[in-house]
Amino acid sequence: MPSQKQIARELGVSVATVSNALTGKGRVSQDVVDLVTERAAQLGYTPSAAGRALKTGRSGILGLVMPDITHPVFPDFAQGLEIEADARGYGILIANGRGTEAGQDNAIRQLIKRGVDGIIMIPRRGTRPQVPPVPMATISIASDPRFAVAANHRQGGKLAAQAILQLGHRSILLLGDDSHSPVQIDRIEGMAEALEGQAEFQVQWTGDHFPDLADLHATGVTAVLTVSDLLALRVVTEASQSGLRCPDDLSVIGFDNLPLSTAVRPTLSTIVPDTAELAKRAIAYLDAAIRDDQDPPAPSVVDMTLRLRDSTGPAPQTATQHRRTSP
Amino acid sequence: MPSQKQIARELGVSVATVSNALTGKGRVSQDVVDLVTERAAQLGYTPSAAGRALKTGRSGILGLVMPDITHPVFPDFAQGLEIEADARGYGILIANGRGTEAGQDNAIRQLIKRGVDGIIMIPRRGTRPQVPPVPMATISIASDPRFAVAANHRQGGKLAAQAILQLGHRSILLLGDDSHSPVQIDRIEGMAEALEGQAEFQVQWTGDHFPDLADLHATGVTAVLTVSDLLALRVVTEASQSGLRCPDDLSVIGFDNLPLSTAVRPTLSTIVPDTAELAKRAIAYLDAAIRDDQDPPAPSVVDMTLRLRDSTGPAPQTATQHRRTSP
DNA sequence: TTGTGATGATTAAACGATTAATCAAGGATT
DNA sequence: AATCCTTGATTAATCGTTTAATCATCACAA
Repeated sequence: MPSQKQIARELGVSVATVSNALTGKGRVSQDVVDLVTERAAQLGYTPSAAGRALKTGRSGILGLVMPDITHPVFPDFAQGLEIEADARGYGILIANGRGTEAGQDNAIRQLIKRGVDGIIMIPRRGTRPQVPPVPMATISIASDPRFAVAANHRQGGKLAAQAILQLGHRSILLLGDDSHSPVQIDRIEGMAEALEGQAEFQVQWTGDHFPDLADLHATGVTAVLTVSDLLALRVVTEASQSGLRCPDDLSVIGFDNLPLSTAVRPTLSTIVPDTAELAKRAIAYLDAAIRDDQDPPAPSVVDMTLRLRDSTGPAPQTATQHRRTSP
Repeated sequence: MPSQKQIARELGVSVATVSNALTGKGRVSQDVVDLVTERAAQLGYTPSAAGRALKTGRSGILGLVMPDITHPVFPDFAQGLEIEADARGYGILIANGRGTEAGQDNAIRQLIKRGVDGIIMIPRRGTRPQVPPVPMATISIASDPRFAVAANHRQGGKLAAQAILQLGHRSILLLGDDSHSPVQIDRIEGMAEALEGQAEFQVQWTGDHFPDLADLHATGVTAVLTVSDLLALRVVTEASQSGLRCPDDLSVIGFDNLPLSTAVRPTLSTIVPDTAELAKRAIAYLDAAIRDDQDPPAPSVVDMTLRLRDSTGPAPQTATQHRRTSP
């Protein structure tokens, strides 16, 4: 591998001059600058990351800790983070929390060992990750006191509820699959808040058994708001098996805009998190902390948007009547 | 940050002794070893990655280049690779090919700049990625001459076909959505090979329009083998909308065992790639190349397995009769 | 007593880049 | 003509770790 030393030797100048010429820092004549850059290009010179890191104390690498890399929302995240990090000259080293708190702390240690300049952390719920000796940006929920950036899950829930109200639905099922997940709780609470006083609604958490959609429909429920597209997929297909048509008999809204949401028929209406914006702010926050910026960006919350597709429609007249007439 | 120098100073020994004590390489008395390790632990000493990398010429970091990080099969891959890399003491730096050949080459350059010891490459189809100055392990298809590890897509296709034959189906649709994808072509060819002479079948590539399943069913088709779970999801739900029941009227098999395959009803039968094994071999291959191993592992192909779920069932008698009696 | 070996530690150099300090030489100023 | 400033380059030190080479001690054998 070519080094500054080699360029210096071949050109008969000192390494300091080569370094200055390439970084444009010291005082070097234009002639020498040209000579050096030309020779560097010829040799295919690439500055040694290790050498630079050793001297400057910066590796230019950020660590990313996620509780579970196989979760379907994370690819989008990772992509956004990679793009933003790259734009600021950072690379991203991934680590896997392996679903446990111990694994999460171990991931942090590994990243520190590798000399990362900072850590982007998506904490496993209910854990208090150890504080690393480098800046950390936590992507979490707004109620988490340590968050640097958060998606506005409550607002997303509201959005879903408002959309379904606008379509005339007045009896609604709110469906989650993990009653301990703060994210799901926020989403459900947002829905409930918007629905309060506007419609009848009930909350269910699917554990062992899935709610009987036909029963619910018989009692007048015309819409199901779920906390994820996977759950929405389950509802849509389960409904179909029970002979309910979607959206004619049942409207469904999911969360996260997963790839499956456009593959399923009907396509899924969903609440989409602005992962690009989340990534942008997380990286900006972390970069500011690393550079010891005077006024770093404050923790912020990013709103979600509604994407209406084919799984939602106007409330059926029949169902509403049925509800009114049934005991 | 504590360094060997600091430990040495506090203990009144030389840095070389500290280094030797910590790595167990030179000649150091047991007493001193104990002293040094104890003090190192006290101070929370972590060896500087930059210093070590500079001296040894190894960063302990592998680069991962993927054509599109948002593709649903990649989380699984990334997870497997991270686990295997970690087991061998490597970290993984992600790079994004951004879907273009230029982006792919740029990703390689970025990784080189960051000093990776080797690169794991999942090439964008039809591209010839530039050769980096470090070892590279290519995860591709068996017909790709540069592959280090490949999933056996043909065999996977065969598996699907054999399963569907065993269930009595004799008129089958093979469905892809990208006729230029070598992976999809391999899968379809595998299916066709197993079906040849055993059953009637036709291949269709969904472009603008999706095949009319009701029509096909009317002509006797009782099973659809697809090249991906996303496509299978489309088939299952589209069929349901056409009034066909799955698996009673139509059996469906997908590929890749995506998370959605257990969320949809009926759950999807699918061909599952052994991503853990693929990752293991890719890392082993790369590690051997980096360590300049004498007899490195040869390029190898990893078989897939069949996972039968609820989207497949015996061929319907009615449909078969229908086909026999129809003109 | 002298030489030999083993043991345990130190010295010093090296990896590659950066940067403060220094120096030489030429041009401009008084 | 003596001084000062500017320009363009070099020297040397430093970051933290590793490692070959060296050295000092002491034990033991001849």
